[in-house]
Amino acid sequence: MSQEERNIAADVLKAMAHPIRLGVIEVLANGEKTVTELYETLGCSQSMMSQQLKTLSQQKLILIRKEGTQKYCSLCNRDFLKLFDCMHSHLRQFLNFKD
Amino acid sequence: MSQEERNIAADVLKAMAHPIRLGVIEVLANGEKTVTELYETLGCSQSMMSQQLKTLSQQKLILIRKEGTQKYCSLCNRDFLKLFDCMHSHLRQFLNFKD
DNA sequence: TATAAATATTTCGATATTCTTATATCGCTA
DNA sequence: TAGCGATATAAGAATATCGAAATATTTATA
Repeated sequence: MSQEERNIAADVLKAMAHPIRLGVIEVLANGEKTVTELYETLGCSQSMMSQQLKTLSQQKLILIRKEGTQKYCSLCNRDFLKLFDCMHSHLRQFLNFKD
Repeated sequence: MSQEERNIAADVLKAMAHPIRLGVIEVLANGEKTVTELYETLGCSQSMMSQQLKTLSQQKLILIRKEGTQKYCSLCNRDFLKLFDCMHSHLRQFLNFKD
């Protein structure tokens, strides 16, 4: 990876590195969701969710399509879901988590 | 993933989300390295490297062993190297990078 | 014990993130 | 066109991160 690529990769990772944003990715693994569904599921304010979704879509982690008065969010890249597997085993192996 | 797990996972990701720290992980993929080797390879100051290594080891991403006056760093969890593959394809697919 | 090499810690100004509150916009339908 | 539901934006205080510079610590060895 070049210097430049590392800068960008760091930005992408930073966009994932937040509890709510991780939650969004996890929820979207099960398919497209509405903004309202997302913030109700994850238990945060509408405004908070809107901001976090912006961060995710700026890094092309999610795609937002408009339909009438609502917006539907989905994952751009299911590849990153592998992260959750790594993370799971990491948590268990290194950070004293039970299964 | 529980709320609590997402908090911790976010911290782990945050620890990776930095150009130098990503560089360290990438370099260590090729095997154990000295702190000096790392900061010379990655072109940053000794002090900067020391701080970044601390961040990485706090999240158990690297392991640091002492030998005489030097310290040797290695990856704790090669699983996370998968991230570079995802990232590579992400950069190419979504962010206009040539190969 | 004095010195040098390797690494760590502290400090601090600059910048960025986080989260809340308030307000704005957009699109539908009565 | 007025009002409502869904979403976005703005503003700001609190907190965290970044990066440079200076200083400290540790260990081996002369």
